[in-house]
Amino acid sequence: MKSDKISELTTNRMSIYLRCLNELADEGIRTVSSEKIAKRFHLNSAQIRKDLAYFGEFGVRGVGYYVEELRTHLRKILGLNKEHCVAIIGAGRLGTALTDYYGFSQTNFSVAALFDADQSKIGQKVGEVEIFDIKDFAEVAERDKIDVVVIAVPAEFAQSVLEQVTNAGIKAVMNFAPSPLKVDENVKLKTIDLTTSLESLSYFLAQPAAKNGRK
Amino acid sequence: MKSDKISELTTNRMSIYLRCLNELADEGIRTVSSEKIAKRFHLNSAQIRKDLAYFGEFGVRGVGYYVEELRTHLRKILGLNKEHCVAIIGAGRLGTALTDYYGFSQTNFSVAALFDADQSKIGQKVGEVEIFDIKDFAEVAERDKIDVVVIAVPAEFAQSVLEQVTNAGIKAVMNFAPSPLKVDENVKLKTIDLTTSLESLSYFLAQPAAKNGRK
DNA sequence: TGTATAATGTGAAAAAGTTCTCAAACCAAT
DNA sequence: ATTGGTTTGAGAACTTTTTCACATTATACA
Ligand SMILES: NC(=O)c1ccc[n+]([C@@H]2O[C@H](COP(=O)([O-])OP(=O)(O)OC[C@H]3O[C@@H](n4cnc5c(N)ncnc54)[C@H](O)[C@@H]3O)[C@@H](O)[C@H]2O)c1
Ligand SMILES: NC(=O)c1ccc[n+]([C@@H]2O[C@H](COP(=O)([O-])OP(=O)(O)OC[C@H]3O[C@@H](n4cnc5c(N)ncnc54)[C@H](O)[C@@H]3O)[C@@H](O)[C@H]2O)c1
Repeated sequence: MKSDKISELTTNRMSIYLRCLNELADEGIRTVSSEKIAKRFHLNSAQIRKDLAYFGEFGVRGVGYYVEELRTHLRKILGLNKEHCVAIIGAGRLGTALTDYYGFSQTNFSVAALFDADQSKIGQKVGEVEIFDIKDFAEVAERDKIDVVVIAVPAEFAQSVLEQVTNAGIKAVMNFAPSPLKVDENVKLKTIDLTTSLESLSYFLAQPAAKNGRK
Repeated sequence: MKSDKISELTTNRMSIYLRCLNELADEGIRTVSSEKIAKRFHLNSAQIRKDLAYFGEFGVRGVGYYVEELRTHLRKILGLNKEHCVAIIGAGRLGTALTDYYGFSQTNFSVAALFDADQSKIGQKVGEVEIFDIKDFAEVAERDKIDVVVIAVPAEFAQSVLEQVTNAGIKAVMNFAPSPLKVDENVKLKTIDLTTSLESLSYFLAQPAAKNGRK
C-alpha cells in the first residue's frame, strides 16, 4: 500500500500498537496475529492491519506478525530510533511535574532544559534539569539539540512562546495552555486541553440518557 | 435540528466555543456571527453553525448570535450550570499538580479529595485537599458528592482503580495512565495519553516531507 | 412598504475514516 | 504434492464528519 498522507488517528494508533507489542515482547511472545492483538487490547483487527499496511507489508499470511520485527518497524516509523531532546517552557506546577516524569522515564524523550520568564527561577534546577531564561531559548536549544517543545505557561503567553520557539527552528510542539494557537503549517502542534476534556465529561453527565447518579 | 446522538468531536468543540464566547464577553462584545468567531479563533463557520444547530436555534438570521445568551445555552448544554466535584486518584507528581491547578481555577470543577494507596501519604493535605485511603473511596465519594474521577496512578493499577470507582457509581473518568482500559458502556472514559501524543510528534519529525532541522 | 444586506440553519455533496469480505499466501500435516 | 486451516493485504461497502451552497429569515434604511 505505502501511502504518503497518513492521518493523525493512524499515527496515534501506531504508538498504541508499539506499546502493545512491547508488552507481548516482555512476555516472550514471538509471533502474533492482528486478531490476537485486537482481542487482548480491545482493538479492531481490520484496523490494525490497515494501519500497518500504510507503511509496508510487515506480516506473513497464515502466521501473523513477528513481534520483534514489527516493533523495530514501528520504532523506525515513529522516529523512535533516535533520541529526542525536549524543552519545557514554564517551570510552574505542570512544567515541573512533566520534567520529573519524562526525566525518570524509559522512553526516547529526555527533558534537556526548562525555560521561564521569572528571574527568580532562572538558574535553579528541577532534578537534574536547569531552568534557563526564555530569552536565551534559541541559543540553548541549538546547543542542546532540542527538537521538541512543551508549552506549560499561562494561556495569555502561549502564542508568543510558540512564536519564539518556532522562530528558533522548532518543528514539534505540545501545548497544555487552554488557548487556540495559530501556527505555521510546517510545524506540528498538538494541544492537550484538560478543560475541554473535563467539559466533555460534564456534557456526558448532563445527558438524561446516561441514567446517572450514585446507587 | 435537535439530534440526540452527538459526537464527542462536537462536544469538544462546544467547550471551545464557550471559551471563545467568554473572551468576547470579556471584551464587551454583544453579538457575533459564526463567521467572526471563525476568523478570530481559526475555526470553520459552517461547522460552528452545524454544531450549535444540533442543540437548538440560537442564532438570529442577519444578526448572528447574542454572546451572553449563547454562553448561557452552552453552559447549560455542557452541564456547567452545576458544580462538579472531582476526586483525583494517585497523590503523586501529576495528581498533586492537577490538584493545585483545579483547586485554584475559576471553573465549575473543584477537587474535593485525593486518594492514594500509600499509607504514609494518607491523612496529609495538598493545599486544602486531604488525601484519603483508596479503600474508603465509595464512602468518601458518596459523602463529598464526587461525580468525576481523575486517574493518576501507575499504569498497572489503572484498571483496578477504574473498576473500584465505577463500582462506587462514578460515571465520568479521565485517565492519565498509559494503559488501555476496559470500561462499561454507561461510563464515559477519556484517556489522555502523553506518550502517544509525543510519539505522534516524533512521527512528524521523522517524515522527510517535513524538511526538518534547525536553520 | 420595499429593497438591499447580512447571516442563520440545513439539505446535499465531498471527504475522511472504519469495517467487511475474500482472494492470495503461508504453514503443517498427511 | 495436496489438503485444510490461518491470516494477511486491500478493494469495496459502509459510516461518520466536514464542507458547500443556498433558501430563508431578519434588520436597516430609503
Ligand atoms: N497545573 C496543571 O495541572 C495544569 C493542567 C492542565 C493545563 N495547565 C495549563 O498549563 C499552563 C501552566 O499551568 P501551571 O499550573 O503549571 O501554571 P504555573 O503558574 O504554576 O506556571 C506557569 C509558569 O510559566 C512561567 N511563565 C510565564 N510567562 C512565561 C513566558 N513568557 N515564558 C516562559 N515562562 C513563562 C511562569 O513564570 C510560571 O513559572 C497553563 O496554561 C495551564 O492552564 C496546567
Ligand atoms: N507525572 C507526569 O507528568 C505524568 C504525565 C503523563 C502521564 N502520567 C501518568 O500518570 C500516572 C501517575 O504519574 P506520576 O508521575 O504522578 O506517578 P507517581 O509515582 O508520582 O504517583 C503515583 C501515585 O499513585 C499512588 N498509587 C499507586 N497505586 C495506587 C492505587 N491502587 N490506588 C491509589 N493510589 C495508588 C502511588 O502511591 C503514588 O502516590 C502514571 O500512570 C503516569 O504514566 C504522568
